Amino acid sequence: MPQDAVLLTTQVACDKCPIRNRAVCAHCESDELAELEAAKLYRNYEAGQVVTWSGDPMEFVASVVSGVATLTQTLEDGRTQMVGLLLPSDFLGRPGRQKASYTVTATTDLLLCCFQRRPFENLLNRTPRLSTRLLEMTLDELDAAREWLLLLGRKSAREKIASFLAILCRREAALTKVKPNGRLAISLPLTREAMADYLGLTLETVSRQMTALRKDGVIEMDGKRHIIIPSYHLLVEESGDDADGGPLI
Amino acid sequence: MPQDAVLLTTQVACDKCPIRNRAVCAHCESDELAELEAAKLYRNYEAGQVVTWSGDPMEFVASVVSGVATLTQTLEDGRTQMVGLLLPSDFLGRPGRQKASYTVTATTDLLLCCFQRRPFENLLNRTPRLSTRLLEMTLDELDAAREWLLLLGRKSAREKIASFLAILCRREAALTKVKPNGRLAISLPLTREAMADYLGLTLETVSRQMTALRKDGVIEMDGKRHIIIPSYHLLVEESGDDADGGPLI
DNA sequence: CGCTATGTTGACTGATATCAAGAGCCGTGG
DNA sequence: CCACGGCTCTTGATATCAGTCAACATAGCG
Repeated sequence: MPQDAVLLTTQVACDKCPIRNRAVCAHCESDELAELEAAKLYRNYEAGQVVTWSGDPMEFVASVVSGVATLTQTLEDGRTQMVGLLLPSDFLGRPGRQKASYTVTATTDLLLCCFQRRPFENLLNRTPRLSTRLLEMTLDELDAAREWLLLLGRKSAREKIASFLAILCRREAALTKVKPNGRLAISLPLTREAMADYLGLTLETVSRQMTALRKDGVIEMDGKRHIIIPSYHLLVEESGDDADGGPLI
Repeated sequence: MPQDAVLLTTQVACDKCPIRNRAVCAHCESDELAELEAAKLYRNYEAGQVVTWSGDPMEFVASVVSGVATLTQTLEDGRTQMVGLLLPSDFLGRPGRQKASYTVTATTDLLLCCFQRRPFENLLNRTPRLSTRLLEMTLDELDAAREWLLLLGRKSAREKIASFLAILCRREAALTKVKPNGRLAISLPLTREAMADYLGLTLETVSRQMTALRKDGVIEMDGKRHIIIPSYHLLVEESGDDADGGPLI
């Protein structure tokens, strides 16, 4: 049951924002940034809260400041598939569209930097640095979606899990700008069920394959949600991918 | 084995182009169109020809004028998944990227309206009507990719086939601006194997499910590549989708 | 200290893949 | 004109991977 988001009175200034150089505003200059700064509004969601239901009116677009959100689609009999995983700096919403096409859920505590849709669309139309960045981000998302198609269409359950973990490693590397090599640790922002919805599997299969990868020494587990990767290279080999799993940044 | 495309000397003028109001140039005005007109170069590919291999340098971007092209990705052991199906008016290539990320293949005879990448990027930077349209098209492709994720992750083989045929119906409707209702016919631009690559199945399963849908009266076949849909509504019911299969335009 | 979420494991089932054979179609060339 | 070879497609028999159903374990929380 969706509850209203908490509206924070204290907002971080744009020039001190942790996602300043990766979000949709990344290329903006000081005057443009000032305009965004004046229009922005932080919203906080608790883990498990629904941000919007598919089909509901969507009066704002937003950047993920911290936390994780998912986009999901559902068939008439309830089968659900995740179609988007939004991490810090990712953009939420589609300019020009008034209704949400997907159900958006906070899977961890989530902080969004929101803009009223209409004013943002206006700004987008007269700010090339904003629209160019949004195009770039959308093209990146399309590439990610196409990698995801390959995963869903052709990979085994074991390869799916390994690929997913490798993707998380790369996303973390992109954010911290540390190239993954040797031993590294990631925390899973998703339940087994959410992982299953990402990977087109059941939660039982996810659990079994995680156990198998652990027994084979590909991963180590420190609790259910904290994974240690002894060798990133080995993980990528298990993912079935052609090259080295794509660019690390 | 890729052969050089045939370069046509006779090019259709932009204002008589069949994809004029749907392609990336759709919103351009006469002066912008003149600039595109001067820069464009038609290329012709025969059915089966490879347009670019994944990883090869890509010196042009293009609009599909007529025919069908596919984007495919491959795992190290040869499993392949289609990740894009380009129909007339669709855009090929990514501005800002010099190497092709996917293997592009003409599955029918194919006519491309090509632009050298660098000049096109320059034009894109100083022509909002061009960049806005490209953003719009990219967002549409992302939506289509997300619908595809649901198909690959959660649908049965039978539902996948029905969904694919419904998608083709809708694309045809979008192009001819005729709303699909009652009896309608489509021609399959793909072999059974290419359909399998689209749907994450084997060609044998595609064949079996086509036969099953035929025996159940959901489709009729006039040769292998010409399908008659007695009832679009029934087809959508077989696709497993929630609503009516999304907007028809 | 139960209660509910989440996660693991086991036994069994079933949908789709795999392997294999053959049919239909088309272009080529004797 | 017909025979041949190469595709594409269909159909059948069998194997296998992941799903389903069920029981239990663990952890966080009121």
